[in-house]
Amino acid sequence: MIRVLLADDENLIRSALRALLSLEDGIEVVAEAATADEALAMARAHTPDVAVLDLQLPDRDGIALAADLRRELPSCRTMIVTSHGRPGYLKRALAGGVGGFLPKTVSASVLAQVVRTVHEGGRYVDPELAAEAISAGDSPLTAREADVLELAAEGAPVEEIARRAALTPGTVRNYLSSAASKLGAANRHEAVHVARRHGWI
Amino acid sequence: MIRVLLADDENLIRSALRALLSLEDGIEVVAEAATADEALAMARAHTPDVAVLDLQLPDRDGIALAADLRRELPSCRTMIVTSHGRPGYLKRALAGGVGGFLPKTVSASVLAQVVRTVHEGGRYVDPELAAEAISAGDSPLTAREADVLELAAEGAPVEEIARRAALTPGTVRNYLSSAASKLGAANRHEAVHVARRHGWI
DNA sequence: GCGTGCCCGTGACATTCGTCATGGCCGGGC
DNA sequence: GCCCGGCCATGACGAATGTCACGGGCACGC
Repeated sequence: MIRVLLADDENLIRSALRALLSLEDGIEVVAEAATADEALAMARAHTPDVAVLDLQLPDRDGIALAADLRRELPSCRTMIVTSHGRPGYLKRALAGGVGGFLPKTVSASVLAQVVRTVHEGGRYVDPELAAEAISAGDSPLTAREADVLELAAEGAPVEEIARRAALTPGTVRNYLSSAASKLGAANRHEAVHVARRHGWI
Repeated sequence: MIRVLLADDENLIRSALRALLSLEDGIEVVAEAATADEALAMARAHTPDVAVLDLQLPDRDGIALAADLRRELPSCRTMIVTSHGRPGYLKRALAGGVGGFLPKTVSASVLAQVVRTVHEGGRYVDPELAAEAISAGDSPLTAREADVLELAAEGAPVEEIARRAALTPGTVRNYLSSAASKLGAANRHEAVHVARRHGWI
């Protein structure tokens, strides 16, 4: 019996997934959590074999949670399920030792199959997502450029970004400018969109 | 037996919901669809009693779909389930005759209960969402302001917005300016964020 | 009929933004 | 040791943007 931990902040989805997995032979959902902290606590208490994590949790993202789980419970394998299949996340997840990465568009049978694969130490990545990730490649942005672009995401003026990043307004504009040109965007706001789409910020 | 149509573009969620609802007494999922068009076709073929619709479908949103369904199949009641509980959508949905509006954070039992309530002609709105909607109030934007702001959402320059809206650049700037001031934003990009958060665009 | 609000436009102004050139400081690779 | 690339900054210029004042047309309610 594969013992599964489910972490998703959306109650409905979580219990629906539970219902779905419970129909499968050899799979048992032993714990549920709505937040990353809760998931960690549940994992300690129930020592699941596989943790199925939503990418976006209220307190931190599923990838960070997966890293925590690996540290605390090395025997527990992890997989990420998400609505937003951004390539950047996939890369981060794989680098962090996550065993599976699926969009929520896959069918139920695929989910169950991947739980089994991951449990056996295998890896599975949605082919479509993998293709996107390969074609998207690495972020061309430097760490600082990404920082600044992130702060620009809410439409704040340069002045405020500069304060929040502890930089001069001039420097901020330079970074934004170079980021936008690297991303092929006409201005920073378009750049934000491009970077978001690729999962680079 | 309440005959239910399920529309959600995420395969996993859809079949999970199906599994969940199938566990309930007196509820039967008779059709599933991944797009609005597909949902319409399925509704014609299966004449469900209640349609459970995701807010965001690939071709158009769940509220528009609900309106189509009401026109084509007046006997079929509709309810919306969503991850993004923006107040503006709730208002639009209710105005369009939708019987239920739920965030995906509710529990499974609530979902089933709401399906029953809606089937009997009742209405149900998540209390938290309702509170948000009331406090958020109506959009202060005029139709045109909202249009223009929408076009500005992707970071396009004024020039392009003007072309796409068949307006003069000057007029566009006036609209954006007044929209931003109404929303208490320092610039149009911040205004886009505010309007998005409230569900006004 | 008259005010009011939305629609659309013009023109002018100050501010912000995007771009470029330039320079110094660091750390890593050859 | 030297070059390169990332990091941070300055200054300056033109272009885009935000703001304001003002005008006309149109529909609506009173």
